[in-house]
Amino acid sequence: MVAESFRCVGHSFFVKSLPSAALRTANCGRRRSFSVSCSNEKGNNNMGKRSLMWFRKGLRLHDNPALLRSCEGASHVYPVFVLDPWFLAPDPTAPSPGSKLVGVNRIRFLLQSLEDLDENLRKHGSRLLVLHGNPTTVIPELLMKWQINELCFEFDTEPYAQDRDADIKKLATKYGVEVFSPVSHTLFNPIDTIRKNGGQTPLTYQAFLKLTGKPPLPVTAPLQIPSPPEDLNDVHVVPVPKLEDLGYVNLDEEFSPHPGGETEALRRLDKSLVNQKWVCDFEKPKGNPTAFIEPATTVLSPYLKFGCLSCRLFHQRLLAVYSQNKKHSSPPVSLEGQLLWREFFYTAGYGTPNFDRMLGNPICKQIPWKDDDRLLAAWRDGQTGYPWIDAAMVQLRKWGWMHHLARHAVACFLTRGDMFVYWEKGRDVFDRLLIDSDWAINNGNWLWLSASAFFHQYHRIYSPVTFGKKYDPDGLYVKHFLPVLKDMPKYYIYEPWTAPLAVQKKANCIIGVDYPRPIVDHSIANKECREKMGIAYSQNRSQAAPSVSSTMRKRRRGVD
DNA sequence: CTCCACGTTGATTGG
DNA sequence: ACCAATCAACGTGGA
Ligand SMILES: Cc1cc2nc3c(=O)[nH]c(=O)nc-3n(C[C@H](O)[C@H](O)[C@H](O)COP(=O)(O)OP(=O)(O)OC[C@H]3O[C@@H](n4cnc5c(N)ncnc54)[C@H](O)[C@@H]3O)c2cc1C
Repeated sequence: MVAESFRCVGHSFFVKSLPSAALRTANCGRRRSFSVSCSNEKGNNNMGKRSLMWFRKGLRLHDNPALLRSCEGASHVYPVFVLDPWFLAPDPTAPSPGSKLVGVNRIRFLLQSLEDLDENLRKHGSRLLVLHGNPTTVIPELLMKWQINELCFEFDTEPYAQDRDADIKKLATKYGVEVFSPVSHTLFNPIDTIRKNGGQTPLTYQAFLKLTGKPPLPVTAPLQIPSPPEDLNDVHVVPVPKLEDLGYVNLDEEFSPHPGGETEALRRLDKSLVNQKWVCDFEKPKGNPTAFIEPATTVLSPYLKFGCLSCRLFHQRLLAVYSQNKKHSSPPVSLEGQLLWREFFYTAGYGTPNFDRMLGNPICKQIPWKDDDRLLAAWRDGQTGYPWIDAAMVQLRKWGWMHHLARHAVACFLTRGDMFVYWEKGRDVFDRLLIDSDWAINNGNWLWLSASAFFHQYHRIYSPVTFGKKYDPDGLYVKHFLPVLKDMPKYYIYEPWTAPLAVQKKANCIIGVDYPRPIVDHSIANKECREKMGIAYSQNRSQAAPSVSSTMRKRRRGVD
């Protein structure tokens, strides 16, 4: 069972409409009493409850209502993280280091975040209990072994998490364990937003904006965290592993410069907001995607993804900056607007069936994309022959992060711009390699970029040559991520195949040998793509369920 | 029903 | 360096 509202005892903060994975299932909306007949007796001599704080995302102590609740009146809090080999086991056959599903940069980011979480818990007299296994089996076992009274975890709207959490909630309830699952990963609960809109999922940003009010304030961190007992009843917990412990060795490639963890997240938040003029002038579309020493945006995305940073804290601090300044930019282009884009896609993702697929997705244009593994592999591996595209894809592989507009450029290139390959294939590559990869945001943006939903001006195509060039005419970004081109004169850097052979020789980079020729001719490919999009769109128009009146009209016309 | 303004982030050309 | 006009032109949603 889940509370629908929750007052944070000992604080003046009131967190509205907390949770509820449970709202999707039976008994929606019916307020339920909390009194549960516990099969698990409370601790010795009514000492207080034993609670299990299950960390998944939300890897932080600040603004963590689930953690706060787990501490209230507890004799012992068991802070748990379960490392699932399904996501973490090395896959030597994968195209780049990592598991089948997760690149090594995100695995490293996770481990660093766990290490930091453990350190912060220790500062509060507790520690992180790390286990290996499938959470769906591990968590219920722990509930039994530790005679847990209350299970606390952050509400998560991803389909994978919804299924997992529903299973675990069912078992917990069977064991008489109370479950508390508050909203703290997003500013708003998508369920509330959709309800506010009369049950319709808002599908434009402007419509979404109208539904948002003031988000709840963050809750304070717990002052002290009752430690887990020494005796863990034979449960095997491990220290936070290192990458090598998980089997990742001989990693010599340049890796992500962004370390994980709440401490780093808060530091980066401070750093991002200290220049108030920068914050107030922020206009997303004007950012420079080729800036990589000092990126043009905050790079807070991986911290938001793992919940090392609370979006509510970010939002609160942002509004504090705005309030101290006369003028500031506004959504959609402002920094606040970026946080609201995140909310928008979380809401759309929650309310749309099959959001992560073309088939069966009611908002997704049905387009006959190609299933071309050769093109896909070239794109994934930074071998398209277009340096701007390839450099961005190498940045993705090496750093796990790219500027938003670089994501635009490569996503457009793979799909509607040049290659006409399934957006879902590109989504999978991003999902594996991004350190900020996020189900709702990633899918939402791929739908956008492929002009499958939200955005439909498919004739607006990024040039794989001039788009990068206009930001970085010297090609410093390209030269950094594609060192093979480092001696190519800047005049040819975006189109090295046009360099005379003598120039190629002098630059130690023969096109077709050291660096590939363009895999498609953009001037031809973009026209073909446009044409295919036009045909697909018109077929979607005629296949869209015709309204009764338009059917009548057609009939009448036929009779006439 | 029709009409029309609007949409975070195009490219090119000309001033 | 920056801006505006032009091109070609989509679907959505509110009036
Ligand atoms: C094809 C494609 C795939 C993407 N996949 C992801 C993803 O898996 N995870 C992810 O976090 N972002 C994704 N984005 C959105 C965006 O590119 C990143 O959020 C942003 O570049 C992260 O950098 P930042 O933190 O410096 O952003 P900032 O501009 O500093 O924005 C602050 C925060 O706002 C949120 N935000 C910013 N832009 C968007 C957006 N367009 N949509 C939703 N939320 C946004 C992010 O949480 C971000 O951290 C994707 C974009 C594209 C085009």
